[in-house]
Amino acid sequence: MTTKKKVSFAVIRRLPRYYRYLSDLLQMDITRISSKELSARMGITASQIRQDLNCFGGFGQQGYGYNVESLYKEISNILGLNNDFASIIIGAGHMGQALANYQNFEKRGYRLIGIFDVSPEMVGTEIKGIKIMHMDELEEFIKNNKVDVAMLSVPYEHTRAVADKVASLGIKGLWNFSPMDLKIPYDVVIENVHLSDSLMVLGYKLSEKYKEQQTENKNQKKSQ
Amino acid sequence: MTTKKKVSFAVIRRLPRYYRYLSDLLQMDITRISSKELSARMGITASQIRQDLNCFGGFGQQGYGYNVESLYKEISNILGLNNDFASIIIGAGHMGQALANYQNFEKRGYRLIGIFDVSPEMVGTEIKGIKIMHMDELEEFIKNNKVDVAMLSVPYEHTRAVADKVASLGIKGLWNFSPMDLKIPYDVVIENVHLSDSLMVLGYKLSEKYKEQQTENKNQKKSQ
DNA sequence: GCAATATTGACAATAAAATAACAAGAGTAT
DNA sequence: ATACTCTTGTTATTTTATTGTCAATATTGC
Repeated sequence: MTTKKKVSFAVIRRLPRYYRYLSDLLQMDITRISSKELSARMGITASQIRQDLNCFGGFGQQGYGYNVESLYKEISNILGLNNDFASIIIGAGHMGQALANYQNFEKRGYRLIGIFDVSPEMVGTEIKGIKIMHMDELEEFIKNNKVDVAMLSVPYEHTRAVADKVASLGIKGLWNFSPMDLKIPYDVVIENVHLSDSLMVLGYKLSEKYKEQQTENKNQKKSQ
Repeated sequence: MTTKKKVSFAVIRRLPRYYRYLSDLLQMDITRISSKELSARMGITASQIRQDLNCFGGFGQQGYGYNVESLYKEISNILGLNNDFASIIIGAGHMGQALANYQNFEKRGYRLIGIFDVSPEMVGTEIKGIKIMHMDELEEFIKNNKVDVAMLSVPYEHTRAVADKVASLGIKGLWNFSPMDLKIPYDVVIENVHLSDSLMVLGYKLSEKYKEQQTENKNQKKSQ
């Protein structure tokens, strides 16, 4: 039995970023890259890059660096981009529609197979060739189709109930857009996108910035 | 001169979460809360809560805990939610439209004053009473109106140019939805929402989960 | 009003993450 | 082929973040 130590989540969260940079390098027809050069591009230490990558294997070569294409593929595998997770969107409001129109689901390992909503105007219409079904049909749909992931863009007050329902029906992953922490009595993987939180953090940064500027102005006045 | 030590970013990122939980408590008419009880609700240690809050001041009271309403207001202030950042959305595609229809901008300290796009079909139409302008009008608009924040939901290949442009025109904050790290030669605050990264992390979690299950199945077979 | 209880804020201890250092191996130039 | 350079993977060190502890103090119940 191999005793692989668990990779820290801080490392995982950085992988997509490595992936993006490697993708850019490929676009530029750069075939090899050293941790040193990548560190300069990404603005992190070379040491961290080497240590991060080494959590998953020795992809580099001494005196040479990393082969961009093969490293790109390795990270792609680690992130499960070669998967084909059957996915549904629940909630076809503005955000749900934006998600449905997202171009890169396939590239990220997902396949959209259903969209659900309660609004009579939405139900029956199509987005990208996928007919929007009524929430009443959700249970039967999941029972008849293997669904791995549900993407939740429903109003705040309904999120918990919907999440519980799809989890109880055997869904394995949730991509949650509601500003709440889902706690579910099932073994389900959850990834949150809290836009509101992000906006608040931006607000904090901006407030700090304006405070700084005021301080600077005062100091300037003083020193004059 | 007061020597306030800089608050770590890990702490800042937790503030919106505190804010959410306090909001919920207010809704439930709970007027006081101890770090201990909050820790139970949030699934983090009481020690962390006390230390986090103490970065900004002693809001609690021995033997009593924290007053929910006043703590809520304090965090609201720290996050700058009482601000009124004049904001524009650049890119009125599906994501841009979803953003434009976001209900809580005001509650988070933002005020949407303009939307820009290049598509002839979009330009001239309105979203929530705000007329969509052509990108050609952007520069003049920013010169004539104080604009604090630009929300970028433009295609990948145009993001860098647009970001540089608005930054050069004096915008102070960017809320970026493109899957790239903006590096800008101006003093601009940037907050990224990398949906693609989030989706990849979900993919990782799911892959790990499925691996685990396979391992479990094998072990079950063995032990039979 | 007094003792018992609760709970903070500060600080110490521990754990985790990031960075630095370096031996070993591969590439490169002559 | 040899010497020299580069760059990794790994271990050691430093820094940062989290958790535990406890004196000080407010609240609560009697």
